This record gives sequence, C-alpha cells and structure tokens, in this order.
Amino acid sequence: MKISGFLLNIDYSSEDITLWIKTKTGTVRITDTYDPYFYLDAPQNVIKDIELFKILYNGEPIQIKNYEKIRYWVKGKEKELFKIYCYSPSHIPLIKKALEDFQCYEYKIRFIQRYLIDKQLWPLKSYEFIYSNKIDKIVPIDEEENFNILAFDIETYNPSGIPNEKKDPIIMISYADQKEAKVLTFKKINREFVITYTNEEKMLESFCNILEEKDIDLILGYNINQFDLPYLRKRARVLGLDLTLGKENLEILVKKNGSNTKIEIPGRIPVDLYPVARFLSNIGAVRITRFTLKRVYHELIGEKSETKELVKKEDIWKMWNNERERDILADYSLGDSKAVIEISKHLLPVEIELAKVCGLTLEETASSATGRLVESLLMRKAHERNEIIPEIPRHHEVLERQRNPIKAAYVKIPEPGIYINIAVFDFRSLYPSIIISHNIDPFTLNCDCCENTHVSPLGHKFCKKRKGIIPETLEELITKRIKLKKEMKKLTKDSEEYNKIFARQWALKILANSFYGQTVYPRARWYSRECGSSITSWGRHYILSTIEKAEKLGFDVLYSDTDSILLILKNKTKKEALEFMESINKELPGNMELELEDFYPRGVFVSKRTSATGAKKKYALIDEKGMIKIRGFELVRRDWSKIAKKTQMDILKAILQDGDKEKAVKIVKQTIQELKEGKIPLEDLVIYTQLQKNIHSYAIKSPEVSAAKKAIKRGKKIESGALVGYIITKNGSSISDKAELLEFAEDYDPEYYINKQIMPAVLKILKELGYEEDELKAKGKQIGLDSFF
DNA sequence: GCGGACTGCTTACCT
DNA sequence: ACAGGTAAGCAGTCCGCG
Repeated sequence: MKISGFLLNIDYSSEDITLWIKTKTGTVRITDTYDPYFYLDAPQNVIKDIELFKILYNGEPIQIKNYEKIRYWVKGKEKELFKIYCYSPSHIPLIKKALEDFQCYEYKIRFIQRYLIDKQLWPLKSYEFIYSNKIDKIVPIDEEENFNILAFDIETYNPSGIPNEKKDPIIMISYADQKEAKVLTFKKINREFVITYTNEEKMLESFCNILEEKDIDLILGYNINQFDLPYLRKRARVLGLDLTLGKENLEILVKKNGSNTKIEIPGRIPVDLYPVARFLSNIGAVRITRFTLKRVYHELIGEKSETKELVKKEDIWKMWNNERERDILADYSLGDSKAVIEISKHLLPVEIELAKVCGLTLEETASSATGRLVESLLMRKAHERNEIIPEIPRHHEVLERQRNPIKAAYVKIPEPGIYINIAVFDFRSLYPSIIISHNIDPFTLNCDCCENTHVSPLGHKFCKKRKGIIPETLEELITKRIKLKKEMKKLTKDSEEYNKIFARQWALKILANSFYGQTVYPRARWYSRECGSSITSWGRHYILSTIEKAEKLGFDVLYSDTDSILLILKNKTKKEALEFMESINKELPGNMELELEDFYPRGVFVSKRTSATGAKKKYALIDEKGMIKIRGFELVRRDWSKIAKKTQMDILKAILQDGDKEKAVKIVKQTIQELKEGKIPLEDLVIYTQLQKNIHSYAIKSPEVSAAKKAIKRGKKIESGALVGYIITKNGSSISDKAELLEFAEDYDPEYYINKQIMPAVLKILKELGYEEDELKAKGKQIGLDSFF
C-alpha cells in the first residue's frame, strides 16, 4: 500500500511503533517494527562467544539477534565496531550489562528517537510511505504540512477554592477554531454560542466527538498540561467514562514522571502554549513579562483581550449558581479559547519550524528547552556522519561538571555619567562564528593529523583538516538562514509566505545560538570543558583587542559586554567610527564580523549603589529617531512596583528626550506628593516576585515569603513557581512583617514606597545630573532624602 | 543600644 | 533542567563607639 503525507506523531507500545500520518484525506495509522541495536568495541575473538551467549532474566533466556562489523568514527578516530542487534529494546540494558568488560556505545537512546534517526524520518516533513504489515520504503516528497487546530478551555466548579475532581464537576468546555467558537455546558445559558447537554457526561462525550468530526490535529490551550487535560482525565475516571480524545476512539494517557506530567493523545498533538510562551520569551523571540493568558495576549497582540475582568477564579462556582452571571461566565470561557487561538498565531509558527529543523515531534519541541533541540539535531547529524553519539552523563559526572564552572565573558565597568554621541558595535553571532572559524568540537580537539592547528588563547588545539560535527552543523544552519533572509527581502511584509520564512529563519537563529550552550551545559551529550572555555577565551580575546585598537585610535571606550563595544565619539565623526569598524573586520578570521548596531545621540550610565564605580548591565540610550533602549534598570524588572518603574521611565524620558532636568525633578516631587497623600491605587504599588522554591524550603525571611506564608494561613494555595504580588502595608515592624498579598492589603506604607522604591530608582539617575546624596543630607534634618524635593 | 559595614540568601536581568 | 556575570534587596550579625 502507498500513502503520502507527513508524520504528525509517533508512539510506541511493547514492540510496535505506531506512526500517525496526516494525508490530504485524513490521518492514517501505520505500524512498523524495528530491531534495536547498540555498538560494541571488542576484539574479534570475543564475538563468537557473544553470538552464542544467553543471559537469564526472570528465568527467560535472552540473547542477541544478530551482529555486523562496521567502520565508525569514535571520538575523532575511525574504528572497527560491532553493531549488535537485539530482539527487544528492553534487552539492550541487560545485554550491555553482561558486556561490561568492553566499551559499548549508543545503548541508551530512546527507541522512538533511534527509529526516527535511522529511518531519516523527520516529523512534519512529507514522505511517500510504501507499506504492508510494516513499512517497506519512505521517499521524501515536496509538500507543506498543515494542521486542523482547536483551542479549548474548561471551567470547573470550585466551592472550596481549588477544584477537587472527586466532587467538583467540569461545568463548561469552550473551544475555538478558525471557523467557530462554542461553549458546551449542561445548564441553561442565554447565549447563541452555547450548546446545552443533559449532564456532564454527555458534555464530555460530545467534546470528544467534536475533535473527531473536525479531525483535529493540534489541541491548543493554556496550562492544559498541568490543569485542563489531567482534570478532564481524572473527572472522566470518576464518572466512569472513557475519555476518547484521541483518534480511533483511543483514550488520552496522562503519565506522571516526577513533577512533570506527560500527556499523550493518540493521533493528535496537545500543545500547551504556557511553556511555549515562557520558552520563546526566555530566548528573546518574543518579549513577555508575566505569563497569565491575559497578559500574554495583551503583550503579543497589543490590545486588551475580549475577556473582561468580570470573573474572579474563586467566584466561578457562585456564578455557575446564578442564572444571569452564568452567561458572563460563558463569555469569559469563550474569550479564553479565542485568545489562545490568537496567541497561537504568534507562537506556533516558530515552534513548527523548530520541530522541522531539529527533527523532534511538535509535541516534544513544544515542551523542550534549547538543549534538547540542539541535541536532537546533533544526534541525527552524527548518524549521517557515521559518528558515535556521546552518552548522557551520569549523575556524578554532572555534579563534577557543575563543580567546575567555565570562565565566561568580559564586561567592562562603565564610567557613570550622561554622554552624547555614542556609537555601538557588536560582533555578529560571536560564539557561532568563533566555533565555525576555529573548528571547535570535542572530537577535533587534540587531533593527531595536523601540525598546524587552531590554538585557542588557553592553548587548546583544534584540527584544521576534518570538520567537526558542531561547526559543520552550525555552518549549515547559518548558510540556510542567510539564504532565507535573501528570499525574505523579495517578499511583501506580512504576506503568508513572508511570515513562514520569517519563522523559519528565527528557528535557525534560535538553534544556532544554542550550540555554545551544548558545550557548557553539564547534562549535554556534547559537553566539553575544553571547547566551552576555548569559545569564551576567543570571545574575550576578540573583544579586548577591539577595545585596545579603538583606544589606540583615540576613541573613548565607555562600555563592553561579551560581544558589544560602546564608543564615545567626542570630536570624531561617524565616518571615522565606521572606518575603525572596517579596519577591525579586515583582520578578523573566517566569517567573523563586527557590525554597527546604531548611533545614539544621548545615553545614561549610572553608578552602583554600593560603590562609586559604574554599574554594569544598566544603561539607557536614545537613538536618532527618539526610541529609548533600556537595559537592566529597575523599570525593566518585574520585582519593582509600577509606580517606581513609571517614575523612573518618566525622568529618563525627560532627560534623554527633552534634555530637561528640571522636569525630571518636578516629576519626582509630584509622585512623592501623591504617595504621601495616599492617592496612588494599590495596583500601582504591587511588587511581583516569583517563588522559585516550595514555601517551606526557604532559609530566610523575605517580604514575598512572609506575604505568601500569611496568605497560606488564610487558606490560599501557593505552590512552587507561583508569582506572588504583594504590598508593603503600614502594619508591622520589619518590611517582611508589613508585606501582604494585594488581595489582603488594605493600605500602604508611603515611607517605604518613597524611600525604598522611588528614591533608589530615580536618585541613581539624578545623581548623574549633579544631585548628590551627601549634598541632600547636608540640607539638614534626618527626615530622609525626600525632604529635598 | 545604635548605625554602618558586611555576609548570605534570593531574584531577575544581560549577553 | 541553558551558562556565567552582575546588581541589588532584605535579614541578620559583627563591630566600633565611650
């Protein structure tokens, strides 16, 4: 038989591999079998014994199925190895253990990944599959993937705060796709988009049927891996229902491993946009500061979502019991599903392209960090190059690596002050270009084939003859990206084709920037202290020699961080600055390049609070179009109150845009006055801090921990990872004593907000304008610095 | 007994 | 569960001061 389509998802049970292939006419399931194997480095004469040996496991004899001799690359050297085939993946660790006198390789690779790598089968890419009772042939074809997507959201009855599946029903399920949006429920609701069923069971069954009728491929939601899907599963079990969210009436599987939940929906892919938003924000693909669905929607789409602030989570159960409010609850639920569809338009394309470049399924990609993505790509590449895939380090090895961190980038201390005429240059993709230019790879290190090698500033030597897997793969990604960027220029902005290619080049960029991480991440297969430290040492070398040359030419180098250099032009022209850049580029090796980032007419660098030196990683620049670029200041941090951040922003604008320091002082005076008069709403005074640990494992007392503990006593549930928003109230002695969550705060302490929020945020900038702290104090009484204003 | 200096714990930012 | 460099807040402790 023959079908063409793309691999949507793959799962494996006992011995069979199940492939879900999406074709033009629907999703088809094909099963395949496959012999697992590993590599053995052993002398010729042992193999006869191994061929015959049997080990007993639970009384069952286990033996190898077959073997062959192959030539393979092991740590940069070509060797003869045995490829040992087994009957079942579960036999591999047993046989490996019996062979512990010899070196084995690739014995701990997940079966599905092994299968996909060996078949050179890439999820989301199209193939023609020729198959009978197993797959006989896979031929790549040129077709684009496409998905039927649906977003959903559930509401639960919650009279005791957190819903409990044993007694609290799911009261609504909303969904939205490209065509329609509906709410399923089982009480009367006066909205045209609502479908009312006789009971909860019927509602759940109907939801499963809707997925099947619409032939959904991607099930989208927000925090569905942690809440909606597990709750649906648990609730169905309580009701004695099969929750057939999968294709062919197959049930959803919820697996707990450790603190993480793994969800499988046969034939479909659940995509939780919450971890996706966090991931893409972390690596700078989008900028999001807080991760509630509402905030993400607002920050990505730029307008308020349709969901109004009409529903408080803890009131959902009351609204369900009130006929008029139930209508509003339905609006709210529908709004959430629609919002998920909208944010998916921003987040999903990059994830899809990432999956296609790194060779993982979309499901895995959407729940993986960059480490896994690069690892997957390198594993595929290693197989293509007949090169051994390094092992995952064991626990003690990870600890050993962690104990011994690698020296990283250089940061120059800036002289605090307000500057004019600034030029900023940076090295384009510094670490990737160093890796490629110097062929840095664990297995090109200390080769025995070259005399003339790349020698790092630390003295490590890298081969000049055989290209390493890391530089080779990286170079391919970068070449592809350059090609795409050229194509992009020919297309009209925001056209469908343009957006697709834009997402593709972003995916390539994300991946390219993660290769350095693979050499220094203690859990990485391709970890190498020598490589990682060589990359950073070359980085320091290039930036420091650039600084030196700039100074020799008479530029003032104000600041530098890792790959950037900031010059004060003084009496020099822009042209001279560009000539300096050219002269640097002439001497750089390989594909390394220093680029102009921009010219800035004005900028502020501040001093550290604890010393007179300049603060690194904190500055503000204004470009020629009047756009302000801010790094590190309180106003970009979420753990400062809105009032402090807004005041800091306003005075920066007054100084950088208007050049008016009187105005800046006026703004501060005004804000302090309003704080004193109690005019500032509590919402503007909230300080958000994430609790990275469980509340009981803190060694210290701090405002966020103390506020959270008090809230827990009042019955609130706060888990590890929660973002708590607190207010410093008038009630208590220490700051921690005064801290209360926003919902429990009744007043605020103006002294705190003036002296500990506004003053530190603005003073460090105003100091650069001549407003000295000592000078302020000399003015007199010990009322605090605010008395000056 | 009080305030400044300093340390340890912790979070969030920059590249 | 990406690394390392960095700033900075709060709580607690040490130290000097008469």
